[in-house]
Amino acid sequence: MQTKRPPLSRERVIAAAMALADEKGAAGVTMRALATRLGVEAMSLYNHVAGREDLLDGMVDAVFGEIELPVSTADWKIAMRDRAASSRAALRRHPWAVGLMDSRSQPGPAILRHHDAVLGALRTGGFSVAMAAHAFSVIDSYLYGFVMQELSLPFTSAAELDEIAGDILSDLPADAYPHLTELITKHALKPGYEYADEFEFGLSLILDALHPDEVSSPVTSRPGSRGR
Amino acid sequence: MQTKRPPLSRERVIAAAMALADEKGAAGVTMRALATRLGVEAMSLYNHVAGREDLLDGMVDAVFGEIELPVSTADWKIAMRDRAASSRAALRRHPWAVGLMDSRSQPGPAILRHHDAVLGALRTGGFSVAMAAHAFSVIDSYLYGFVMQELSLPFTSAAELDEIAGDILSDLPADAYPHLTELITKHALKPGYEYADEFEFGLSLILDALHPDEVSSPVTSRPGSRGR
DNA sequence: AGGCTAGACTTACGGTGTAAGTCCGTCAAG
DNA sequence: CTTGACGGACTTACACCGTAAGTCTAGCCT
Repeated sequence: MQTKRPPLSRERVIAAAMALADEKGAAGVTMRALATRLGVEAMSLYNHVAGREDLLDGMVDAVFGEIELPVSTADWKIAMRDRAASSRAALRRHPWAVGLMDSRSQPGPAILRHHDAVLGALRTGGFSVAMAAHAFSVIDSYLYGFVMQELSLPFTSAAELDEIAGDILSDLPADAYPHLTELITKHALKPGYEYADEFEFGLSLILDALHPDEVSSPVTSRPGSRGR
Repeated sequence: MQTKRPPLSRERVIAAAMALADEKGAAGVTMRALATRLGVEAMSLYNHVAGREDLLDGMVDAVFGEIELPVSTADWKIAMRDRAASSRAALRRHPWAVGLMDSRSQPGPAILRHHDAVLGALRTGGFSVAMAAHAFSVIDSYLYGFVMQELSLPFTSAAELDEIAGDILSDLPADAYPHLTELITKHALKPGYEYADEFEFGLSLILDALHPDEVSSPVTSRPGSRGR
């Protein structure tokens, strides 16, 4: 008479795997460790998941499922900004996701739904198909690239930065990388600096450089924003 | 009297690992397979490399070593464009590198040298320290993000795209992702379309939106390009 | 009541990174 | 020339990995 356990399912397996990855990192997600966490033996997982690769696919898709979809009614720029913030938050909540995104070629349903919604928001914002493709590519590339860099930094808080920067600077010869040391001493170590703030700069730069190229925008089109 | 083999060294080990990764992917780089390729036993590698993680660190750094450094004399925009092209080429030559970049927090000497050179090019192009940091962040984020997406696409050539797109479209219900199907049918399947071309659009968009914010640019400063 | 089946289980296999210890060729000092 | 040290390649061994294959049992449908 074991202590009643809820039935296994693909969703429960993936959810547990995500929690495990959040704690131990992607490498910590082994079939045995995951099974133990679920009070089960390793091979039982294979009744709900085709294998480790399929499991990782599911995890990535689930992360995309956490991103709130842009609504097509709002101003496209606000929609893109909200989506970027939501995406970045999700990817930071699950730092292993970025590393898993490459190497996984088959997009899951949440990813497709997400991409579709983004394209929709751009289209109703007045972007042609071609221009929407362009915009989508720049914004997403920037988003993923930024988070990737952000997550691979060896520090999280400004306090940690202080400490680590000191170590780095004392380690390497002071004049070997002059511009790098200049950046660290004269900029990054200034009180109030957070690399995270760079996100806003780049995002605004990109969004402000993008312009709808169709006149048919139905409701909330502000004149004077088109390039032609 | 064995068939003379050149002495092992960290460089030779890393070079062989890169060749192996190019052929079999990052997962194919096992200590035993690498040793076999070098005509040696697995444990011998540990005399030149601290462990697998150290090996991967070295590989990533070596990829950065392949990127040609921007020269500080040229026009900053051209320098950034050349560097972006060179970086993208290197990352496409070694597709495993992007996936290894996150999870590796200690930058190697080639990475530091590269970052320093980029900052230098921006500084002599008339960027303040703060603005150079901004520019560096946007450009690099876009660069890595784009390559990452590019490499995770399930196709390489336009011909493959045709084939795969057909499969995808027939797989999923036609009206489930309307904007996605619109994008594929009305844009991506048009003859001459290559996702790689999107790179140029985004890069130009970003570079054209960046402006030096210091007047002291010594030689090749074209007036009328500043934003203030 | 009987049988089917979904799903958890046990066992086993080849492969992984690497700790620990062995062994030998080279080379410098006496 | 002898000897000693030592760097570096080697063998062995271990714990852990993903998963193929087969077994067992509880619950449901007929």
